[in-house]
Amino acid sequence: MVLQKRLEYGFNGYQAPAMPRASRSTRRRAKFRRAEDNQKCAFDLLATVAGKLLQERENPTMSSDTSLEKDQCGFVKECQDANKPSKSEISDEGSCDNSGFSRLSSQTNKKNCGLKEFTHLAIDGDVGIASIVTSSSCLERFIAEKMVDSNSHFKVENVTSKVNLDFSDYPKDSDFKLDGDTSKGKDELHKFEKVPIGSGIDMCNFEDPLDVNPPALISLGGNAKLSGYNDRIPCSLLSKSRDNVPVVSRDDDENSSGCTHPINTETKSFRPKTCIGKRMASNFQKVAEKTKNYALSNNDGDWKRTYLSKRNCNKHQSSQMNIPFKKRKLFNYRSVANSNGLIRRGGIYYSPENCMNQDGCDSPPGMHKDPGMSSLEACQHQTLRSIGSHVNLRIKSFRVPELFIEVPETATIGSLKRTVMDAVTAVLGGELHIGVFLQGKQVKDDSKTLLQTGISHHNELDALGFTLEPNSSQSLPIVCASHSPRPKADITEPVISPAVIHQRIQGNSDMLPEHQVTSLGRHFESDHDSAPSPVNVSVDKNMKDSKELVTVPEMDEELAMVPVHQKPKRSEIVQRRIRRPFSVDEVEALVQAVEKLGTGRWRDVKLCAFDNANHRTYVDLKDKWKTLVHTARISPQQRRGEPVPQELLDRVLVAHAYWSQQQTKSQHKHHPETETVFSF
DNA sequence: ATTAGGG
DNA sequence: CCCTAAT
Repeated sequence: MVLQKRLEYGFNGYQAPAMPRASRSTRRRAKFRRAEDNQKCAFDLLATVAGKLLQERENPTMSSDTSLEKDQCGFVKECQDANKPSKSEISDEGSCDNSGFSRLSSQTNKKNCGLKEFTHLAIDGDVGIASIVTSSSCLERFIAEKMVDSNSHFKVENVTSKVNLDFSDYPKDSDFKLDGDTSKGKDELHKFEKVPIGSGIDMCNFEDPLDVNPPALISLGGNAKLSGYNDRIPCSLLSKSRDNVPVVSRDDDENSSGCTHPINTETKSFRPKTCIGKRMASNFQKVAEKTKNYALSNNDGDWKRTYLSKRNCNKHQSSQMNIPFKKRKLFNYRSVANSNGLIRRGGIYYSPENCMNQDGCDSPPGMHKDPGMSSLEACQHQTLRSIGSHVNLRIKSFRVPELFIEVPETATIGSLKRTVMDAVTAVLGGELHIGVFLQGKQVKDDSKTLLQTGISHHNELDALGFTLEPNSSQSLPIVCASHSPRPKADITEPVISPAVIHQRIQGNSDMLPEHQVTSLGRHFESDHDSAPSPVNVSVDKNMKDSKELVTVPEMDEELAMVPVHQKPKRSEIVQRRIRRPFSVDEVEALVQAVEKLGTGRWRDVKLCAFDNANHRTYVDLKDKWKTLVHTARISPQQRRGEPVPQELLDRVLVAHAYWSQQQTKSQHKHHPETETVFSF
């Protein structure tokens, strides 16, 4: 009984980012590429959003402080005497950022706060863009509530936890990695150092870490200013040079060390803190300690070196997740990004650089807040603002398909890892689409304009949501993978596994990121390259101890929690093969073979056209032909999935008609009469 | 093992 | 794709 018992693991969402990397490495399948693109798209969007989120946090703080004075930049100065933790505390913490910042000025405490915030963001980023988004500011309600076990869960918690985190926790978290911020960070640091003690960096409320605006690490290219990390992301996305020439954010620069790496890297380390709160504090602490060293160096003023060191240190980690951020493009959301960025003022967007120039070093981070916009406003609404006829959207988070895995308690960790890997691959390996929800309803008509759909700048788009959804054509849902002794098992052992993910979340650096990455990439490759689907391969009849893994795409919680089918009456678990839609090329080959051989000779068709396609059985071919005939008979509007060229469908009908006729004739068998010659 | 057809 | 009956 015990043995039979299965464990279910729910993953609210994998960070999409990870997947892209794998696919990238693989690059063999167009499919993957598409998925990657889609994901990038989504990520870009997320990244864009991230900036806003930051701003959002910032705003809240500012708004909350009535007493605060805003300087030109909009930077809020708080009473330095703030009740917050004494700087000593911070310094004691020894977190990297803390130490560095604290030294900058006596006021550093506040700065630290900012960093902390930053850290949070970073953490999220590490996990994935999506996570970042999630963590930032208020999580999507739905997501927040839903997340339980999954990474997402952590994200959500993070947000919450942020609020609750003790001041002490922050320092640790912060340590890490500014490196991700890349070189820019150093610049910023310098600036900070320059900042007068009294400069008003105090913004942070220790009590409410969330509100704090992280300063600078983030600085985008010259932004170094205090504008802090908030700007950072936006900048990268939006930043323009003085000439108004779009400036690629540092992300792009420096080998993408910018946002992408930084976030990633940092994320790992920090993330834990954010998410977990005290409980995880210990975990983070470790990270922090490691980081600490770096921080110290920062204090020395040798930010760069520190940065580099850290970078190296974290390199492994960061490498895991950087994919999505890379190649980030401004895309059409530039305006959005701008709005997100601190840069915008009074409805006018300033490029980071401009901001810097204008504000100078003294501008504290987060100061760039838009005067015209109330902090609350920014925070509260997804729709930040409309500029002109445009709608500015802020996507706080994406809903990611949940993944549920069921494995026997007796399953080995290694098998669990493989199972999860397969499940993840099944879900994310395919194309991802973005779903749009308005008022809780999915908007499916892509042809409608936002206005027609009810999305306009007049609205508060709180009800507007986005989801990441698997390609409809491939129902991932029940991908059951049983892993038995697979040949490649050994090799792929270190795949991205829940454990790994977990570690990531916690910021645990024990695991060698590189290893993970490598494994992941390899894994994907093998999975996708090998003709037989991983799942299929793994289906061994003698794998009693093997686990069954089921991935369920997004489903309602209620449903999701229901144990996925328990089937095996027999000792063997028969798993449904994964769905593998026929490509146009395959259809072409099939049609050609059938034209030549006729229907009813599926074995020959198989040998003729699919001899090397192990995953296509003659039954499959027969079924496909059946569906092809059906498809050819229905209207194009009714067809689903990858469109089959009409030309092929026409041939299908002709061939089908011909061979049906032949069959009929043969039955009559008496005299074949002169059949019409059917030439292909 | 194949084929045919319903699910 | 699966399942099954019939070859």
